[in-house]
Amino acid sequence: MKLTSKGRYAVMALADLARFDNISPVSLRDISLRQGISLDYLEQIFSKLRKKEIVQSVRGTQGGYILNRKAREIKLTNIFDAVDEKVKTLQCKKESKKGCNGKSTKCLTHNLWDELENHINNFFDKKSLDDLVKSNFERKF
Amino acid sequence: MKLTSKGRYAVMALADLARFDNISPVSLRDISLRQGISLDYLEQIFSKLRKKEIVQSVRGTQGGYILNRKAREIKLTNIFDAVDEKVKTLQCKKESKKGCNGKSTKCLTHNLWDELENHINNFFDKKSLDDLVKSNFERKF
DNA sequence: GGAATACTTGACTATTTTAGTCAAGTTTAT
DNA sequence: ATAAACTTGACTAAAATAGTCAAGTATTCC
Repeated sequence: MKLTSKGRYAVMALADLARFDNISPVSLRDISLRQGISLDYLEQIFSKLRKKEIVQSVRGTQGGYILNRKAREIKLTNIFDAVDEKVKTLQCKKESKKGCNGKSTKCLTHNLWDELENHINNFFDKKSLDDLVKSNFERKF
Repeated sequence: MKLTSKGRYAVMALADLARFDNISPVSLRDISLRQGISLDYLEQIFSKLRKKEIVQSVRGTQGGYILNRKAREIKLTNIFDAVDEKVKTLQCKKESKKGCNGKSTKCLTHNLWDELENHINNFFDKKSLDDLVKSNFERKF
């Protein structure tokens, strides 16, 4: 399974962004400073988020990024998808002779990983950016 | 998150083993052939499983491994633990200035990863080796 | 219109992890 | 005694990760 800091950073940055949504664009520089994430790395991440239409960029002075949809409508699944964090738990041995083709000759544990994958995706499908922000509402930044 | 083929192999091998439990020890060579896993790699994995008392070794000719507990009592959590597959989703930035110490100043997404971890562990805690074998009962090997 | 701010893109890389291999044993049944 | 099988530890090629670096382009504000 793949779930690394690129995904975490994306979620952290968007949670940060969501707090200012509808007020003004947030610059990556600000996010970088607040969340302690390298600016260059954030640029990579936001480039992907923009392509998947999760955020919009606002150019020029006082520019930055804003959410392209309501925080409530952005599920964590969408975010992970955008930055190529696949919640693929494990693929069965590729091209194995003994192997698993997913159809007639499933490997012993094939169904298990399928179930797990559903289990995890289910979790991410339910959580929205809004949920994150709300659960941190009382915090100081 | 870490969930790689070492964990998958461990589960596959033990599922294979579980089918012959109480009949006779199963040699790693047989498992290697049936499951298409390198013998040397299996040895590494079983060394860990033995140390965590999930399997017992039987030395000598006709030797091999047997389960140390009933298949029903071996949860997937136990297996992953044994082979060092941590279901640690993500740790928050280590020693960050802005960072998350897990206590007073939790990072924005800290609770999220906690929840996810529980969600996944919950899944693995419920699944036993026996469940796996049973759900594959009709298969030919 | 020019400076400053901020987004945009693409190439590059050190480090770490993964998934093994290789070598040299020890133990035990027959 | 010999072969089967477990046991241990060191080593490594390849891939993935987590970035950095460089060179832009676009826009706003003064």
